[in-house]
Amino acid sequence: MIENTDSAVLLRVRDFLATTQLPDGGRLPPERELAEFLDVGRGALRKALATLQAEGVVWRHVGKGTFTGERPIDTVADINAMVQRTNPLEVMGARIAFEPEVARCAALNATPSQIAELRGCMLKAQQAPTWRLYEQWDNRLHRSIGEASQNSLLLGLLDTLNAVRRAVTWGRLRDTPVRPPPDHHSFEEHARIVEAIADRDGAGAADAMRRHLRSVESHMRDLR
Amino acid sequence: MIENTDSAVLLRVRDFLATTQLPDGGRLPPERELAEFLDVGRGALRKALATLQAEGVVWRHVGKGTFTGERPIDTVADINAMVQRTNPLEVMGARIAFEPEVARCAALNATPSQIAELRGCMLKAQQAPTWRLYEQWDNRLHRSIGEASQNSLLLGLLDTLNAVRRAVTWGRLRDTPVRPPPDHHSFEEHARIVEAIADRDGAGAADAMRRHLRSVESHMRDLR
DNA sequence: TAAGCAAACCAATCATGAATTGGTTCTGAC
DNA sequence: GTCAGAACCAATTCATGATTGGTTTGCTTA
Repeated sequence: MIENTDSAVLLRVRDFLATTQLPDGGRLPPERELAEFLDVGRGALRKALATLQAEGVVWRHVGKGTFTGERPIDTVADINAMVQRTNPLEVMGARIAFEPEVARCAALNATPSQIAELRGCMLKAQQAPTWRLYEQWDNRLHRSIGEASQNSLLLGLLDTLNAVRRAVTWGRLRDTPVRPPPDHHSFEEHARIVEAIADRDGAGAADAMRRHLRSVESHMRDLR
Repeated sequence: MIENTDSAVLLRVRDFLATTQLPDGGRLPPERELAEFLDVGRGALRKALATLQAEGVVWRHVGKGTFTGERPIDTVADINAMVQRTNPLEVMGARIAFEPEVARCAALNATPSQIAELRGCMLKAQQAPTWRLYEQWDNRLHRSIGEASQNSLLLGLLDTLNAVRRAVTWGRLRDTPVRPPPDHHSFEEHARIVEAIADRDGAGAADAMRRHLRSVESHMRDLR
């Protein structure tokens, strides 16, 4: 065996990385294979890889392997943290800021089947025999609008917003056995939103959604 | 077999749900078992379950089973999940939809010290000696606008959006050693945004932010 | 003695195939 | 026609073994 000092092994691994130009985030051979290929003991190879990992050239994980580039971020949007910092008023403000623009995107991108889905949710909400079911279909309508935006990132943000909303307004569900009155303000507002989306009227959809949420907000205040 | 009309089966299933009080979200026995237990044909049982599902009492999924309560939406609070589903184009679309409204809120709610902070970030970005530092101060400017909205939930959503953006556009950082040119388009656009916020001009701030992001988007396309 | 290599072992992960489950279609009995 | 039963399909779950980075042990060699 030739000189297998630490720096020599490190150089050989660097050379391997340079010659076999892996795509960024690409996977290196397993340590055992790479050690044999480079004619190096596994321990020495691991030392070199540790150095490269410290440099940020590669990252490793048990069971996964060794990869080029930096370790992908593992931050999850901490919904609990948001819940503790915020309050129902902020939630409503965020909805009024965010959802109209989602509706605008939906108006521009919704497929016919998605528009049919929106109409279906709307009808189910109108015919809901209880408040609980009404809210369920109302939620689904709003999320379907997010799906209709055809933007998975917008949908993800909307889901996050809704998760926070549910956590914040938890336990406030109306358990009144009565059903929403046939002239409930939301029904016509929902219809305006859905029709604007069906008409591909982005500005109209955004405006209708804004009016709807403002209406919900004012009724929320009346309850207190 | 006794009378197994649809309503009778439905009643028997409801009774089963009532007696075996499952936790919300609990799982019912498989259709085959439940049908035998209730001494009912599987088809009839499925009819009843379909009704219950339409009512929102249960939800079903192939391979998973039948569960009580509402179908949980797979909330993608996991940024990695969002990153894998989305793409740079969607990220830009989400920014254009979301950030102008954040700027609008900021115009209405920013404190004087926050406005000063915005001006500071703007100047630092203009004087940045490298592209990397410019992007750093640009990022901070956009986040400061989120802080100025005085809505922690909007700020949280903005942070989530930015985390996804960083992950998606990763490795595309310009490492050109040169600094942004003094007439870089963003400088004037930033100034318009900040001044609109300082003037408490919500519509103007939203408009300026939208123009800015559209400009960034078009330059992004030119690079390819 | 000290360093390095090989082997064995551990825990996390991945890959594969069998079993499970809701959804569908067909047949036969009434 | 209707309905129960069987068979089949596709999505999902579950169990099992293989893979992989991390660690320890022991032997060899300089």
